Amino acid sequence: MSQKKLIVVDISSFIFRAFYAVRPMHKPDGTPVNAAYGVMTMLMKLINSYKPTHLVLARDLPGGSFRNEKYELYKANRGEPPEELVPQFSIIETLIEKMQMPAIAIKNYEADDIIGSVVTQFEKDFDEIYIASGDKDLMQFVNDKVKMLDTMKDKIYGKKEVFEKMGVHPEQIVDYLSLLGDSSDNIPGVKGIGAKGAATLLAQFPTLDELIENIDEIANKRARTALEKDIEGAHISKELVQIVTNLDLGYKAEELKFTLDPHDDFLEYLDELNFKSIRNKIQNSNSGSSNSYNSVQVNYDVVKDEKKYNEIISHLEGEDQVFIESFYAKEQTYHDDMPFVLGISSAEKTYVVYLNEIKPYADFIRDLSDIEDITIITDNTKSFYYHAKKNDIDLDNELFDLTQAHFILDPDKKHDLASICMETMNEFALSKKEMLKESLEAPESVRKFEFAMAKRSYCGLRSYPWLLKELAKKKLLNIYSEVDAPVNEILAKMEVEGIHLDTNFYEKVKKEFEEQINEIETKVEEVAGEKINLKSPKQVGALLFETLELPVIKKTKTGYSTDASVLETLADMDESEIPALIIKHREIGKLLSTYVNTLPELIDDNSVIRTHFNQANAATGRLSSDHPNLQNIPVKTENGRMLRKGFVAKKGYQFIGADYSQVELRILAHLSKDKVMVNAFNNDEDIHSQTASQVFDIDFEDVTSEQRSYAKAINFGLMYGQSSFGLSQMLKISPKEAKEYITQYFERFSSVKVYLDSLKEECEENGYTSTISGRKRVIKDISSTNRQVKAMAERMAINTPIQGTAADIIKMAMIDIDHKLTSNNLETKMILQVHDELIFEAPDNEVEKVQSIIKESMESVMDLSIPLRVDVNVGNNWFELK
DNA sequence: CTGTCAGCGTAC
DNA sequence: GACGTACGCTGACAGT
Repeated sequence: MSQKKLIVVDISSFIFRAFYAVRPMHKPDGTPVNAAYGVMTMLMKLINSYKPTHLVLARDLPGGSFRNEKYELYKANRGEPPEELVPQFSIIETLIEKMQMPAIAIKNYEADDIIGSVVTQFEKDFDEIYIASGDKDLMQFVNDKVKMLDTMKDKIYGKKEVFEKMGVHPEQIVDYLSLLGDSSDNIPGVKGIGAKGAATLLAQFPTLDELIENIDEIANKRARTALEKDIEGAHISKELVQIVTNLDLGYKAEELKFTLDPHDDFLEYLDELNFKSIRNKIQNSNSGSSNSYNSVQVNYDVVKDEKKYNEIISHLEGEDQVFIESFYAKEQTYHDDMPFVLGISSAEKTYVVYLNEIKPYADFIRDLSDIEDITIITDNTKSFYYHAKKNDIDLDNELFDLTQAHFILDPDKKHDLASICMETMNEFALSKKEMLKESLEAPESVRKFEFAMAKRSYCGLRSYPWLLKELAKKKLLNIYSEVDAPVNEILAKMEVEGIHLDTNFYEKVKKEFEEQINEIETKVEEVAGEKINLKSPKQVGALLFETLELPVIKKTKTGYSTDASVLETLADMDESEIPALIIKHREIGKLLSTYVNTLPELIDDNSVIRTHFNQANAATGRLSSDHPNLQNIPVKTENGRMLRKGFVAKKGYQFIGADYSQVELRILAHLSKDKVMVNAFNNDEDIHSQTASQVFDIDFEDVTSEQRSYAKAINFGLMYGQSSFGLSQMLKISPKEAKEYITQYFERFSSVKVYLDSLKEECEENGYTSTISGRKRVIKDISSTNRQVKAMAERMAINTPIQGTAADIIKMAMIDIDHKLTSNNLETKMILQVHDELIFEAPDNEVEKVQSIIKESMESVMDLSIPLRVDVNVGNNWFELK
């Protein structure tokens, strides 16, 4: 049933393109390897993106081809290969052998002839065939089944795309090139006919033969004369362009089957060449998405009664480890939901337990917690802790979180249990989403569901040792056990605690906002003369740029851009009052739909709202928050900030907010050791003013507020790898001016420049970047040959150590504070984390004491060469903090 | 009716 | 193309 997909690679053209595209690289002994590296990258990309089942490489052999006998000038303009490339041919040949890729080369014929023969002879054997080559000539083979791939541009040419690019259909390519010629191969073509002429001619008569036959009727006079004069050129060219399709290839279709086998011999050779990132890619792709997978036979019992349940519990008494999967009817809502079925797997046995027919979930957790010395392995320890804490169960067993461990190993991957099973054991298991699709009414559906449950549990248990070993091997065990695992337990407590919402307040705000929205809509209708939906960018675009004929400032993929910057520009022009009205509508509409209308729907019976904090989502190691997201409650505008008044402290309690001041810039100062920056922080100066005085070369006292805000933008942009173009957009200045500021900045803060560059280099060398505490992020695109992709990877390489270190710092502070609150028997609870800020709810009588504990702890949690500073505020609601 | 994408906007 | 990390809403549209 599986689709058979063949890729035919013109390896000779790959080699040349790779040589010129990849900057020079050398082995320690001086041998150049850039082309070999480029070829490997391109081949890996082909395999990973297109996942062929079969593959074959076509090669030229030295000594030319039969075409040289026909036309001695053929490819005569090709000189000797560059000196730096010559020694790489044998390296590439070795690589191909070690990868066990089928390769064909035939004396006297070119790679194109081999490709033509492969495609023609094997077409019937495959569902899809891709030709990876840059040679236009090969487009003649494109049809419904056969397509061309341009790996450099990542473009696929089917029939339609060929016509769009060349102006002729695939079956006309031979005749087209016969007319046009090809300067790179020294194919003459017809003198006086170019690309346009050739396409025009073939549009009138579809083939060269018909053109010559009807030469007098050719409409385009210039092209006709040219062809009349040089019919010979067309004939010679056609012979050279014609590709041979009946070569004896020496392979059967099935023999081209290919899977990338990362055996040691091959990996060792990659190490010898120092191709670390490619080695990583191979190991990852092989474990991540293999064409074939194991299929273990899992025996399991389905349990629906208490007697059998009790047997399981007593069985577990003698076990060291157990995997528990808790299946909730809905994803993402474990706060007020209970799992109705469990998957339980020990070394001996696997069970699928319909817990809802036996006892409450809390009782199950209690039973488990009574088993001594058993390690509980799950794919979500936080929800486990959540239910334990909510029901006052002392869960002091050791827990292990597969998801978190997997996240720490390579944060940009997917971390659901099904992916983990595939990666660690090469076993296929249904995802939760797929399991939810089973109706559980038909017996077959039930069987599938239960089997999936059993298999996920079985594999989950068995992936634990692998993950543990990997963590240790990559020196990431500390991040897991000292940082993320304890934080998960704290997050569970924060979620149990929640935060009170004043729904009456939101009721009032809702009324006010809705009135404003109505006013704006009425007014726009009056001015525009029609009723439109202001929430639709499409309709807004039509109104502004078609009805009102305002100038188009910016475009999106699909039409006019109507984002805030565009609307502001239009509003400033004073041509119409509509843009300003839309800005206001957007602001209020956003606040209504995302916050005012939504938050009150998410409270429980006691008006408590609980976010879910996720620790295995943001690749830098930051937390994220959803359902609802309490990390993006508005603060910038007055209307928005007001919404924070709705988050209120309980009676007799107050909120304490503690936020790190400039934590990311301080980390940058520490890491770069830049003297100017370090001094500024050590002297507790205003960092943005200090930056401004450096960039604008003026006294600190003379910095204007505008200059300070420019400097602030530079400081922030810096940490994101912002370009001068980006900065100019941000500040509404010319790119030239922006560039001057950046140049001046790096002149004054020279160590920052050196440091940022070193981050890129290091990342390219290792394939990952790290935070101060050793958290890693694999950045696979850092060696990409695609400039944009690489630039993006470099920005990640710059930002991740800074953002990630900040994330580590606040997590460590959370652990320390949690510990101090508990050991001092304090009632104060940590309730929110917003990246550089912690919010607590403290009984009135603890506020004073706890403030200093928090501040002291946050400021001393990591020892940097400059102080960390924390501002603390107290208030009755969130609005009153800062 | 449901799922997905584009565009936009909120936070740090 | 151009600023890193997130989440989530609405409209548009394709598929059921």
